[in-house]
Amino acid sequence: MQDYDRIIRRLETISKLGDSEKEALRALPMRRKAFAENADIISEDSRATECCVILDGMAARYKHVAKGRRSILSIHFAGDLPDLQGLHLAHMDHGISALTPVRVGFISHETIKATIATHQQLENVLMRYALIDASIFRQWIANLSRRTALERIAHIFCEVYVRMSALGLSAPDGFRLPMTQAELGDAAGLSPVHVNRVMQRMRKDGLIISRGDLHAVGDWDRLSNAADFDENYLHLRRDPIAA
Amino acid sequence: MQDYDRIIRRLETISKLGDSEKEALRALPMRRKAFAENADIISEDSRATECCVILDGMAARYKHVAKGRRSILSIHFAGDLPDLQGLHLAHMDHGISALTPVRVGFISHETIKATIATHQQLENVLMRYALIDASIFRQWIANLSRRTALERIAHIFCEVYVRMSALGLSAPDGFRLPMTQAELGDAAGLSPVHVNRVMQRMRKDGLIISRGDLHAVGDWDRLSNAADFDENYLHLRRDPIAA
DNA sequence: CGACAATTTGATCTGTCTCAACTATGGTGG
DNA sequence: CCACCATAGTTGAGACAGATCAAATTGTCG
Repeated sequence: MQDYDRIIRRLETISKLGDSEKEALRALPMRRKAFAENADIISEDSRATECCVILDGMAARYKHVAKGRRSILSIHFAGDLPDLQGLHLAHMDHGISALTPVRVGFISHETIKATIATHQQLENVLMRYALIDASIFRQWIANLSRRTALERIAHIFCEVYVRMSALGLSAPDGFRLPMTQAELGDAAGLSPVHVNRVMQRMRKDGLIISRGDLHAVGDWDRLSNAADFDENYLHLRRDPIAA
Repeated sequence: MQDYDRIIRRLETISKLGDSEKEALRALPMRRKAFAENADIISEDSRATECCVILDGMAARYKHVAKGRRSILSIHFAGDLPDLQGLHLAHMDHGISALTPVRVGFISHETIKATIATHQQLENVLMRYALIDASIFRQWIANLSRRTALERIAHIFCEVYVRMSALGLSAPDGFRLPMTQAELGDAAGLSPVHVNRVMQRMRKDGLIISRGDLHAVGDWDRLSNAADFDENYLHLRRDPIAA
């Protein structure tokens, strides 16, 4: 699959694109760059002049807090545009780092602005993209604020599973979540040790089935129930009417 | 102060507005409505056809999670537009409720869309508004995920203090945060009892000085330090260059 | 004044953290 | 091709931050 197709596929989880929009996207010049695992794609406190798109692999947005602790704010994969806000907010308030080796495309703010100026539909999709991002953040706030360790981890699994499935990135035998237990802890606000113990319980209870970083959903009803998961907050385009 | 002036003042914490933009804002027809304390301004799972603006009093965005627990996602006061996302996302993924008696203005999506279509500058400000909202959510994620009870509560105080000050809503003798300790708990992911004990410690240590819901900052350096607070994430217009 | 809501206090319990060791696992260089 | 090393996962024991339950006290407002 071509790089531009990944972007298009991703944006079409939000709304249907016309041929002219797809053309415009394919015409965007893109600088490609590969990053090693754990490399900083964009660092905290920098100033971006380009937007990045994840082409391959997985990345995470993060923020450092006092005492060397780190918080993971969101998880991203092929087609995701994790720093759209850079278009309007010069100063980065968080960083983006590679969870696996990744290929990233960089598109200058200038070209994006020029393109959306002539393609109202694209501007709308990107606007919706940014707003859905915010909706996901809200959900994470609720998770961290009022859920137990098991609920939090189960919720992350549910979200990643649904988002990957919407992109066709999950196989019948499961989906790949190449995060260490320490990284999952940074995302769930838990210590690595506790993540380990909770995941053991989830496996024993048949909620998930794991082999390395390949996870399968053992029982979706019980997993999503344990997580108190409701996919509405992802605002995925499911019915033609919402398109 | 007129209702429209509150909106203008709020938007000017983001970027400077020209006379033509201010005119356009004043021309927006607005339906006004008063709500009692704890009333639902917009309920979860509804569909909005109007945006709301807080004119007087305080409101909070919230989400309910399993077991009757509630999470407060953000705190809002005069001039805030807490459901801009409704413009592009039909389905509400959270609710908005009144922390105090509030007056709210409702402006239809249609008029807003028509106005920003002819006022590029206004569209930009609202875009920035929504993106700053998301930045604040990210900060809250980091707070909940990797900070202690005292740090979380201190951080909320810092944020509210700075945001209110930027609007001229804090007096020399302090600022009014009319939330019960139970509500603060919903915002910080803590039990009401623990909020109480932590606030007692903050008062004893001179970080804050409280009389009812009127709070004064005892020692900004020590308070912001205890909270690990850095106002960058608020993206306030501080220097003329960023405007 | 009475009543209801909010705050405060005390006692106990528990989920999660921390520290520390041990066991895979996979990659690298000799 | 194997020995080694680093990284991730696992296990155990103990400590602690914050929750829960219950009661007392202090507003505050009709």
